[in-house]
Amino acid sequence: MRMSQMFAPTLREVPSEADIPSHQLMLRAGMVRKTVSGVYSYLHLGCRVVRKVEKIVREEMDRQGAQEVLMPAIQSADIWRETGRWDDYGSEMFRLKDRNGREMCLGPTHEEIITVTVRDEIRSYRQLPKILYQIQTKYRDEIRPRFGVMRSREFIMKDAYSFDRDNEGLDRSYEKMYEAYCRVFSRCGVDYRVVEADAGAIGGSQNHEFMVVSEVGEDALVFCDACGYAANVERAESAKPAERVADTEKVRTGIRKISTPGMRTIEEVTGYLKVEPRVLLKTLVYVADGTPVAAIVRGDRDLNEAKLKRVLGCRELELATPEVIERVSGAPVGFTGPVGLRERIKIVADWEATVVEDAVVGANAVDAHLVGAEYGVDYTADIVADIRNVVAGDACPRCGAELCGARGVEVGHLFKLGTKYSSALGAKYLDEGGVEHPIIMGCYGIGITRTVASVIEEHHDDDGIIWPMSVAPYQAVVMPLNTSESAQVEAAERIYSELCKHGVEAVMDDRDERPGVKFKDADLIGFPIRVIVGPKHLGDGEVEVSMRRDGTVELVKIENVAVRVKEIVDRELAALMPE
RNA sequence: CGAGGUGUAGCGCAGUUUGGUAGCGCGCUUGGUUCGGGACCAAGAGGCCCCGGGUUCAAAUCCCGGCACCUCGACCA
Repeated sequence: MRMSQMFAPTLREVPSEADIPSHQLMLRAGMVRKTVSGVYSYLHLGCRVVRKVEKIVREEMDRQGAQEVLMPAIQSADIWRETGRWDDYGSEMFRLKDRNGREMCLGPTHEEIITVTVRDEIRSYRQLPKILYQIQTKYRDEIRPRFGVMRSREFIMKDAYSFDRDNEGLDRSYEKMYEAYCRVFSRCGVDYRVVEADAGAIGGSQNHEFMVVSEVGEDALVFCDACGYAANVERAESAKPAERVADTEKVRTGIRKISTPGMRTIEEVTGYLKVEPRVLLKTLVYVADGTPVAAIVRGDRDLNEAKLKRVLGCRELELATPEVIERVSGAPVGFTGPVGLRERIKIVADWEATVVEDAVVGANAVDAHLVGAEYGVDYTADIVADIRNVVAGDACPRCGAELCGARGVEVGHLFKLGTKYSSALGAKYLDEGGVEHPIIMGCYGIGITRTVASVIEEHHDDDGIIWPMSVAPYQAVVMPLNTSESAQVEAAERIYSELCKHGVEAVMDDRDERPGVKFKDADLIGFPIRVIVGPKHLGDGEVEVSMRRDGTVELVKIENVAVRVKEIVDRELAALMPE
């Protein structure tokens, strides 16, 4: 490819809409252009990188015996109604109608359609197991698209689905995908971690997320360096607090009501009473499937709605409106507490909250709190469970060591679905004894375009992108510094054609531009290897082979360049290959 | 959906307060000089000032109503 012909409009200035490095660089390097909010066109370079990542994913899926298919992006509402997700998915689904008024959607995911496809064809245990995958454009009408292709409304995803006759088979399929994912992300050159995650709306039991560690990540993670425990904070368990030792010597001050005029927030109350937030108990009123419940966590903690939802086993969970709070507590927002609620509602307490001595709680009365509240004496809970968010610094739930935190970008997710979809859609098989069973499923996603952004996020500097060899749009660029010097042009042309012959993916920067422009563009686009043909060494029959990553330069005889560059390419690719 | 912000040349922005010929830098075109880190000189092209109404002799500017985009929050395989 010749730079003079390439459709890669680079930008000198940073477009104002981008505020993370990967987004800025993808725009500046001419990889993508936005069409509408959250929807991007991939220009030549962006498309090359996407194809590289897809190729790696295909190789690793195929290596595990998965088979590629391609399902439609447009799906009928009918199958989504069968699993109940036509309603559950809500406004995040792009919905449309055909000319006959039939309801359709642009697929946000493909569990329904793959399950229906398999259900219609698979009858016998002899046809199992199967792992099918596709690389497809997905559509999700995100509330707030952001960070360029990191969170977009149209994006490319690899999704795989496994079909097994039993849980042992599912475990094997899951293992295969787990290994494939490790290999995929290693080959892409990203620093990834595998964490335990929340299953969310997709359902299912065990699941893992593959996260690329990054400060721009939208998920908070915790890790234990001592035992290897790693989890998304949505999911991370808190360590069970030490049992409270009954201190018989201690004289209880007893519970008493105090005036706290206008003090509603944790900061106001703790500031007014000169106490630590940790002795204050926050009582939050939620509405779970239409029924109000109270949830209690320590004042310095955040409630984890996913955990609360799981504990309650409810479908819908949202914070109660001020009217509901007033009705159940008898006081305005800010003074709710577990002692003396007006209405008898279910109380869920975080297990850590129940060991707080002499707690401060809302008095369920205007401008008043209670101090000296004791669990088991003054109030009790219907459920005591882990319902708070874990934070860095907490004790590891497995080994007790201190957890550390990081942020991550979710690039892959593995789910054990079980029979959720096969049961709903009637995907069954007959075993040896002629007995019918639902097929056991798993599903496995990789955000292709998000992975591209993550690679850039991890591999860039002030000048531009520093591609790992495996996903670089081109492996090398040949730069004659002055195109009016025929000797430079001739040498560069010879090198370029030899590189192509040796199978190196090369670009010839044949533009009549000043050297500075070529250097800047090469840095920005991030070709891993630059072959610089300039006046300094051409007289000796040599050119510079320079690495984008560290700027190292080696002088190479013109006739040896292709072989040398090919060596470097192969070496770098091998270094990224697992085993 | 809540709060805030921004829409002016391909990109980045000024001009809006106080209504009166639409500007700057980069990029683009042509010619010339230059050629190891985004050159210089000269001459050019390029605008529905987001859209629709209104006020006014006159609107990028004031008023009303939309739309789009961005940020924060709520939300979320």
